[in-house]
Amino acid sequence: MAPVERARQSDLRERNLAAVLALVADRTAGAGAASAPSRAGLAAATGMARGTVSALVDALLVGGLLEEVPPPPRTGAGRPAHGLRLSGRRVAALGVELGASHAVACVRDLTGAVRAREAVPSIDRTGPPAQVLAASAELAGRVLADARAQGLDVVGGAWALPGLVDTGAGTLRLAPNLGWRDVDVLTLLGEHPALHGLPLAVDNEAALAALAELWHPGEPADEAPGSRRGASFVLVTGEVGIGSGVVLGGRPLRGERGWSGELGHVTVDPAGPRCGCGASGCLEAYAGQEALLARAGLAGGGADDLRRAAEREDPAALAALDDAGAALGTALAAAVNLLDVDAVVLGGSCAPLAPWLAPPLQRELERRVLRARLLEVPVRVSATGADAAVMGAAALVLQGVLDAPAPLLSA
Amino acid sequence: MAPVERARQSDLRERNLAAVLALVADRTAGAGAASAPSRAGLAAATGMARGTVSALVDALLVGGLLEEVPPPPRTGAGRPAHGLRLSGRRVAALGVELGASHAVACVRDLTGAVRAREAVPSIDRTGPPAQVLAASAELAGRVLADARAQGLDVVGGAWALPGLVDTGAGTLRLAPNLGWRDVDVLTLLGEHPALHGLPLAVDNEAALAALAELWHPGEPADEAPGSRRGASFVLVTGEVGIGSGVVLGGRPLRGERGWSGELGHVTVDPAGPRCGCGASGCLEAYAGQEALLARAGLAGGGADDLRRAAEREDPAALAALDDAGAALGTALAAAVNLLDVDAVVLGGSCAPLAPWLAPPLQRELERRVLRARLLEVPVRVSATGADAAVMGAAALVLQGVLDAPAPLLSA
DNA sequence: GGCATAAGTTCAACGACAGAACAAATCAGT
DNA sequence: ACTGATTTGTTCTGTCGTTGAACTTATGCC
Repeated sequence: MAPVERARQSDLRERNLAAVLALVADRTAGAGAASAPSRAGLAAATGMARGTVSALVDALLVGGLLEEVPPPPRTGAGRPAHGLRLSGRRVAALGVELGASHAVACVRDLTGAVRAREAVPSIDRTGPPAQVLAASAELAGRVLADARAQGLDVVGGAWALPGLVDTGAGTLRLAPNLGWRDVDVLTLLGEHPALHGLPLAVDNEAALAALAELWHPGEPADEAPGSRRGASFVLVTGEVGIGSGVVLGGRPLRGERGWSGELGHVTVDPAGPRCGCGASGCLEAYAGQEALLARAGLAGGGADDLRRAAEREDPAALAALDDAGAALGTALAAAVNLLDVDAVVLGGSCAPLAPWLAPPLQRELERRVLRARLLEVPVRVSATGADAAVMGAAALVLQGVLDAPAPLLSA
Repeated sequence: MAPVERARQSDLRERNLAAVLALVADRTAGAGAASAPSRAGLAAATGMARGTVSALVDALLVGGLLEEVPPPPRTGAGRPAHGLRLSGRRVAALGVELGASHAVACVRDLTGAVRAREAVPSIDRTGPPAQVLAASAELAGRVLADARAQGLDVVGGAWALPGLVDTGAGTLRLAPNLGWRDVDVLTLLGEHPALHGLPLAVDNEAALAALAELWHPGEPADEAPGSRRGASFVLVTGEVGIGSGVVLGGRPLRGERGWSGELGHVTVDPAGPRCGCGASGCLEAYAGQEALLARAGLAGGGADDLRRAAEREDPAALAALDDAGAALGTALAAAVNLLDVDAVVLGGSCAPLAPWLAPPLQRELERRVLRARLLEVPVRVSATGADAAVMGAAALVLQGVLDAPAPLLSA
């Protein structure tokens, strides 16, 4: 009925290490710096015995995942506690984004800080996929070398790709914007000498952008005290196409194969304009970059042109944005009705256009989301910038470390 | 970043008990009766030591969750194995469905067999919610007495309700078809003497119908060998309104509060007919029972009238069904695009109409689901009948037992 | 009747957490 | 400055649960 895996004794330890690590990560990220938790505080928060926590923390300290910060602010009587926080000294992760025309790679340490980064503004993708992937591997290799020179141990890498990515098999099944189909990305990358021995993963760029949003340090006391634990939202990423990433209960929603979140091809109006996918009235045909610019009379322009046109209150631009916002609202209402997420977040090229997109979007959500009369659906603007997908790719690997730290402790 | 709970040693045992139980359930349900697994087989399948499995099985045997079946078919040399299967002798669960006009209660034993059932064809819901709920509690009390007279230990009960159910708080927040709002169902039921001491839960009827579908014994070698493990589908339940339940990776998708799956209010055409919810062009305005009958020229009739009209090829009925099927397809395409489920299942009053609904539905899915060109989206007809929601309600409790059997073993 | 084979049981060992006793480091008050 | 209260962190013993191997049991085959 349900996939219940057996557990061995070492899984216990693994899980409790992860619980300690998650709690430290949450506390350090949630409030300001000074709130580094102590062993005793962790024991109280988790319910574990103080001795057990001490043992777990020691293992994480020698493994270089945690570090002690001398004395946190003195409070009352009693022996002062040693503060604990994630250590950015050892563990790091590689993220690579391969977009329609650009490529970026970065290495983030366990605290999430970017320690190395390089962008290639315009990647030559006239060659076959293998060649383009090799170019991205070269880029990754340079960033890796930079990080390793800083003493970082890069434990894995993830590639953010546009299109339907089969996360299990590690293949890119369909990428209209790249013109690729059935490319075995993981195998091709694994053969590249610059990435030798590095565990790799691939995922959809929108799903990873959503993960980046979840990892973003911002929003201090924005929500419930638990900060980003249990956050749930749909992040819309409008680049060439429109995608979305769903986070439910603080975890990315993957779907059966990793093909979830295809918001761009949700139908807004079945009798609407033709879409590149073959159907009609898809969201992309209203709010996709190309369609949006064409409707604003700016065909061939860029997102910046549209923003400037809207700023000087150009009527065609305002009308196009209003229509696009309404279309986004209709599609996102479907997503909220189906998924019951807390909020909608505008990311990618939608973020700078939010002042014009959000009002009609919000209006449609209020009308079309059944639960809106009980609980409003807030529309937020993404806190992450243009690098969301790369940041998320690295975060994917880091999340893996936080979830299963044990393998890093024995070595 | 993520809700990682600490684990104690007893959780290890709990989980391994659940693993054994799930494997037995899966084997007994998946193939025919004769494939009852042995202790040794379970050890091999789980990877646990034979001694450990023996200990776990013994605990489940004395707890009455498993039973031995004398000798499974002889195979080769060696000591013959004792077959194991779920026992229907002790543990059972209560399910109650409270629909717009009817109520049903049943008790299922751990094997899923219905051991007691009673339906009230027409419930008087002119009174306040507390009174209607009390009537359902009386109904439940009679079924409970029947089950207890058979020696069953009913370990919990679940109520299937139409509308937005807050599963965490145990309240029905909004039920247009009942005319209820913010009813604290769990508290009201808990006060009723007939249910004294019984742990109760509430959930949305469509979500529970999907669970029933997942639990349904049918489909022998329909899919992958793992039978229903990891199944993923959207089940459409068309009764008065249209709802849906989502199963992803063999588990129901709940959403943040339990309000997921509101397919009925996904927009099919923003310029479409007005819906009772206040918006326009919702799926319910096309394929809801009332709208469907009205379009077929059968206003005031029932689902059977429509089926008969379709059978005699009444043009208005056929046209209405074709439109409804296409609308269902548009809305379900959004669901598949967003969730990446394997299949679509027609249930409730859609099931008998499937011969007419499925073709246009399938057509729209093929057009509008982005992944359809890679992997088709099969449309199936639900194997469960009109009792899907009650069956699912009981299954919810039983699933809880399978997931956490330990509490039943000490007593 | 004896041997091979596989299932099930028993038992010592090990890994991990729990709880209590203990040592360490600070503050408050005299 | 000294003493006691207080809280943190460590150490140690006990318990729980799994592991792996040795052992017993039951059957088929020769």
